Amino acid sequence: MSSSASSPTGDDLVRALAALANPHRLRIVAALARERAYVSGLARQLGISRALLQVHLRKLAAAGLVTASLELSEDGKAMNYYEVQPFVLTLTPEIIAAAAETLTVPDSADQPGANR
Amino acid sequence: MSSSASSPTGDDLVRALAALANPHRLRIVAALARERAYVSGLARQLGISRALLQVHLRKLAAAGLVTASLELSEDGKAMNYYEVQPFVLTLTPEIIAAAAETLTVPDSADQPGANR
DNA sequence: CACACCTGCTAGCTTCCTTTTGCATGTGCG
DNA sequence: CGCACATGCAAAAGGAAGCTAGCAGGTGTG
Repeated sequence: MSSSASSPTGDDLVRALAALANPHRLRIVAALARERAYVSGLARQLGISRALLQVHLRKLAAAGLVTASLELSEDGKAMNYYEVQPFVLTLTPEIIAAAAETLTVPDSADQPGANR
Repeated sequence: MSSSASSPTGDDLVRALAALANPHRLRIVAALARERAYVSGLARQLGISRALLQVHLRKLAAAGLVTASLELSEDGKAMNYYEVQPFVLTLTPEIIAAAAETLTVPDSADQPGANR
């Protein structure tokens, strides 16, 4: 979930940026921005293998930038349709400064929810 | 050069996103957003080694997010001051779609050391 | 029933990123 | 002159990311 544009948490921000910082994933988002598509078709359209596309889609989905929905085509085939989430991410030094304070430290003990 | 918020080239965008998609570099930008700093002092402030900081600073500088300026302190020491560039990066599926079209393809005739 | 299309997963290789360690240089001060 | 502070770069190691190849399963049509 979450679609806060102005003040994402540091970890979320890193995840979203890492997800977008890749030519293939940029093209994937671009393709899905025009229209939703299913995995195999999208792979053909982009000229990459299904396995590779799936890895990238998973990363984009983990960042909440795209979502999947399993559907049945008219001829009974199971199709997994992906579509972009209408995110709006604005990046400035100030916004980054705010997000950086919520960054999880690479410490040994890491408790989501057990902090200030 | 660059710093256009609405329509960066695909390669520039990937470079900027990759530069920001890292907890350390996020903290570096955050620190520099408050005030400019020189390498050694910033390393102490962030609690990381100078060598590591320099690598990260170089990546940020390569993306055009920070700039360096060599100066002399009053006691004659050479200090390399870094400061953030006031960038404003807005990311939406549409903007990404536009940027994706300007992406450099991993075209042929370009594989240094690629042998199989 | 074989073929074409859809889905997913894993093993293994390669390449890049991150980080540490160490060296080399220059300046001011007691 | 040696210590403290500043700068830089390069080699090496560990880990994460990217990609391919291959396997397994499902449904509908000729």
